[in-house]
Amino acid sequence: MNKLKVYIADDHTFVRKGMIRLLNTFDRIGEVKEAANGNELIALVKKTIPDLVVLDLEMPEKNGFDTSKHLIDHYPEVGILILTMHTEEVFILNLIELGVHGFLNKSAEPEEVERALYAVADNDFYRNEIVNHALRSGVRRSTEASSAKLSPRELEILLLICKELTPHEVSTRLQISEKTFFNHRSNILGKIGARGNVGLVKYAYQNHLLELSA
Amino acid sequence: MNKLKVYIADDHTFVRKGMIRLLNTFDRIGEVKEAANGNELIALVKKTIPDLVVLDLEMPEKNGFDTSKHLIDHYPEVGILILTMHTEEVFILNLIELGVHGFLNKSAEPEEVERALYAVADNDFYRNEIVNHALRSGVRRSTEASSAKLSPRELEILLLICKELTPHEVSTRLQISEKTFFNHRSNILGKIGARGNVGLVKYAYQNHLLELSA
DNA sequence: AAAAAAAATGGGAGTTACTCCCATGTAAAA
DNA sequence: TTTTACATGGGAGTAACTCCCATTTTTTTT
Repeated sequence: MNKLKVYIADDHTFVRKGMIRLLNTFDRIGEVKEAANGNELIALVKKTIPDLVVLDLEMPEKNGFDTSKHLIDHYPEVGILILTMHTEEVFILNLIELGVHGFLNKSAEPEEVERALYAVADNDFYRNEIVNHALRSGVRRSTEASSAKLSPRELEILLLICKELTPHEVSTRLQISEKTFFNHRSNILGKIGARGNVGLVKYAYQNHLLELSA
Repeated sequence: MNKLKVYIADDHTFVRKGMIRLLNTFDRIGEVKEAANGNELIALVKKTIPDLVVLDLEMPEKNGFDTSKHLIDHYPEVGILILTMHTEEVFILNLIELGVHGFLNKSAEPEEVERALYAVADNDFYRNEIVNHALRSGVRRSTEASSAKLSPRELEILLLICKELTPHEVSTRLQISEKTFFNHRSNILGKIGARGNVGLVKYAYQNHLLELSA
């Protein structure tokens, strides 16, 4: 019987150490390694491929999303469990599409952590309330009038707005008329259900299009 | 030699458990109790007054700020250490003024945690980089031309803007003319160095006047 | 291949959201 | 007591929008 090799990446020492201590109490968990960010974790994986990785989303250097993408591209056999703080719906949907194997809230009980680890190792996917909630809201999105899936152009414009560019600056940079800019902006506002730039920036933050550190 | 009684409040199980595990390795730390939010912690304190408490800022029910206020009012002899995620300058300055005894980042090393606990127990205050940084930014605020210390009215208006209220709605609610609203808004923009609502919302997020979950 | 839907573009006309500069009373510092 | 910050407001002009409409291209569905 070979035990599971698990790597964890989280920049917060307490979370990391707490998780390691917990993992060591589980029967089927063997070697545990730790990393403070995505790059460190990828370096560990490069040396020896683990059975599972546990990833925080917000990390310096390389965040959980980019790390997941890299792992799925290069090491598809590794099970990925995402550690979340809040339930960032849209981000979670993106991660599910990307192919991660499960989600755990940082306030999860030890039993759930164990269940999640074994589910990913044995069945390839751990479905819990976080996933259900995200999927439910995803259904809502695609049936309701105000769908939140932005087109590439809209995303581009959203990001430029978030950089504090004026309408004139954006339209000049993109070589389109201000009219077109405003049309795009209105469409974005409609899709995300906001009234103006305030709601737009909040959407960007909540969907991790913008980071707190930037 | 009586050991230190420490209570910890944090809604994230991993952080809490990790901290408890760490505290148990320290020589001078005796009994450790835990709570998932401020109210639970206050209930514990009511029963037996501890030497130190370690508080997370973001918690359900009662957050770290309100909990600190309550403890300082009712149990001034208790040492308060705040556990922070990012370095929320404005919030930290408020907490220092309130009278908390120290700050620890969640990614702090075990050695620093031990140092901080003993410093608060022995000298009543633990001064580290987090505090220095907050104080420095506070000095900058009061000497530089573009001061970022908002007046109460300005803060009120900033928050209403962040709730996606229109200028008309804000001025109606506050019973002031739209002119006055715009004057306040301009002053805010000047102080925080922003061009419009985009920068304003970003400022609110970065200074934790707004939370990602909201 | 044909039809439909979504994406990207732009205009006319009107309203709202601002900016810049100025001014006043009041309260708190120096 | 003279500053300095705070909260309030006006006049006049500009930039930032909204609403409704229309065209072309690309992508998806049938």
